[in-house]
Amino acid sequence: MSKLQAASQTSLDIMRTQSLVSLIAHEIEGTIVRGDIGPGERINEFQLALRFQTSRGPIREALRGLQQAGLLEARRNRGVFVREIADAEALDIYEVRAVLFGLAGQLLAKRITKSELSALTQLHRQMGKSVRANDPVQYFPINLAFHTMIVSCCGNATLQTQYSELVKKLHLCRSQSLSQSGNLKTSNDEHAALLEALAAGDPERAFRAHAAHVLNAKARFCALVEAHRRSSETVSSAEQQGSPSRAKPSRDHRPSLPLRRSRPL
Amino acid sequence: MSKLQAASQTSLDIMRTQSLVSLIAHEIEGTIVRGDIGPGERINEFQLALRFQTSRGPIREALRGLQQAGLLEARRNRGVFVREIADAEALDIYEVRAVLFGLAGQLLAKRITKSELSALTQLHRQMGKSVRANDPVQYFPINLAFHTMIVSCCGNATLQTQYSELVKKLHLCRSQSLSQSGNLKTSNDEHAALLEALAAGDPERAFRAHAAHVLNAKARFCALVEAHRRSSETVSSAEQQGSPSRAKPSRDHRPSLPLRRSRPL
DNA sequence: CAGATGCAAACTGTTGACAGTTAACTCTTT
DNA sequence: AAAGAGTTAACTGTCAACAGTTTGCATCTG
Repeated sequence: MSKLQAASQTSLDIMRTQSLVSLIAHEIEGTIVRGDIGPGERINEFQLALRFQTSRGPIREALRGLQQAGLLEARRNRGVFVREIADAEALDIYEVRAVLFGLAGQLLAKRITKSELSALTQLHRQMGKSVRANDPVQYFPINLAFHTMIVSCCGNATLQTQYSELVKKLHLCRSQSLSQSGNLKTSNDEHAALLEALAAGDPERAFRAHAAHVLNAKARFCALVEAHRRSSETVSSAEQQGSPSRAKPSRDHRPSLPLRRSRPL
Repeated sequence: MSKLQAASQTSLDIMRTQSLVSLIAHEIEGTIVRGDIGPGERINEFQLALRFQTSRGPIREALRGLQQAGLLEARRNRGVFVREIADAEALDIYEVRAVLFGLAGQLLAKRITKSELSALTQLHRQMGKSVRANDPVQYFPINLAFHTMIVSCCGNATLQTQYSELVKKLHLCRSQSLSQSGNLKTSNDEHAALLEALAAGDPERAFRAHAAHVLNAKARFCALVEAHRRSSETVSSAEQQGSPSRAKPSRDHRPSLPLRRSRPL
C-alpha cells in the first residue's frame, strides 16, 4: 500500500458526491505534475484500478480526459504514456503562455482592487526575502501563487483554463526544471514592473510587462538548454566518437512490474 | 439508418488502424460543431453505441475526451450534454482568441513564404468576390480557411491546438451565428491589413492587426447581442408584463426517444 | 555464438450484464 | 381538479470477463 493510495482513499471517501472519474483524473494528474511518474513512463490501467479500488472502466475514462488535456499520449495496443515535452515544444508553449499572461495582466490592470494589489505586493515582498536568502525552494511556491493569482483575478475563465493547461504541460519538459533555479533576483525585479503597471491601471503597459516577463523566462530557459546541449555534446564527443551524437537513453521504458516473473515457478 | 451513420461507417472501416475511440470522438465532434445536436441537448450513450456499432465503453471514453475539450458537460447520473456557451463566456473566448491570433500573425510575419502569401492573397481575392456578390454562405468557408491557414502556418503547434479549441467552442454560442452574417466588407478590409503586415514582414504590426481583427469581430458580436437583448426585452414587456422578463424556454430538453411509450401496450 | 522462432504472461480493447438513479406517467386523495 | 405519492421505463455508472496484441524469455538453427 503506497502513500498515494492512502491519500487518494480519504479524498475519495470525502467527495463521493462528485464524479468518481473526475476524482481519479485529478489524482492521476497530481502524480504526473508532481513528477511521481515522470515523462515517457507507461501507465498501467490495472495497477491504477487496484490503487483506487475500482475497475478499469473509470480509470480508462480518466486517462482519456488527461490525454485530451495533453498530459498523456496513447499508443494503440501499447497503453498510455506520460507525454514528453521536447525543448522545441516548450518554446512554443512559452510563447503562447506569454501572450496569455500578457492578456491576464492587461485585463487585471483595468479591474484590480486595492486588496488584490496589496496581496500581490505582499507575495512580492516574500519573494524578495527568499531571493536575499537565496532559497529557491521557498521562492517557487510563492512565485507560483503570484502568477496564479494574477491569472485567476483577471476575470476571464477561459484564459485561466488554458493558462493552467500550459503550465501543467511545461512540467513535463525535463529541461524546464533546470531553468527554474537561477536568476531569482532578475525574475523578481520583473515582478516589480508588473506591480507598477497594475497599480497604475495601465492595460497597455501591463500587457507588455507581463508578456515580457514570460518571454524573459523563455530566454533563460533557452540559454540553459543551449548551454546544456553544448556541454553534453563535448562530453559525448569526448567519451566516444562513434556513438550517435545525441544520447537517446533507452526510450520507451517500462517501469511497471516486469511482464514476466524473473523466475517462473 | 441516418446519413451520419453511413458516413461514419466508411471512415470507420477505412481507418481501422487508428484508435476506435478517437474516430468516434472525431465523428461526435463533427455532429456538435456542425450543429446537428445543438447546445443544451443531451447525448444518449446507448443510441451512439448503436449508431457506431460498438458498445458503450468506447463511446463513454470518447465523450470524456470531448468533455475535457470543453464541448460537453457531464451531470452526475443525468448524462452528458452539449455545452451552452453564454454570451459572457463568448466574450472571454474572443479576448483569448484575439491574442492567440495576434501571436499567430506575429510569428507568421517572420517566416511567411512567397507561396503562402500568394495563397492567402488568393483567398482574400475570393472573399472579395463573395462580398461583392453579398453571399455570406460562400464567404464563410473561405474566411475559415484563411484564418486556419494563418494559424497553421505560424509554426506553433500549441497555439494551433488552443486556437481551434476556442473556435469550436464559439460554435456552441447561440448568438454567435447571428453576428457572422453582417459586415462582410468591413471584415475583409481588415484582412487586407493583415496581408499588408504579413507581406511587410513586420511582426509588431502583424500582431496588432491580427488581434484587432478578432477584437473587431468581438465588438460586432457584442453590438448584435446588445441589440437582440434590447429588442427581445421590449417584445417581452409588450406581450406580457407579468411574466418573467427573460424567457427561459424549457431548459434541459430531452430530445432523445421518450422515456416511456405514450401508450403502453 | 548470433540470429531467427516459438511460447506464454501481461496488458489493452471491447463487450454484455447488473445495480442504482432519474424522471415521466398514473393513481390516489383532498 | 390540483397536488402528492407510487410505479416503472429508460439511462447512467460500474464491473467482471473475453479476445486479441504485444513483448520478454527460452529454445532452436546455421
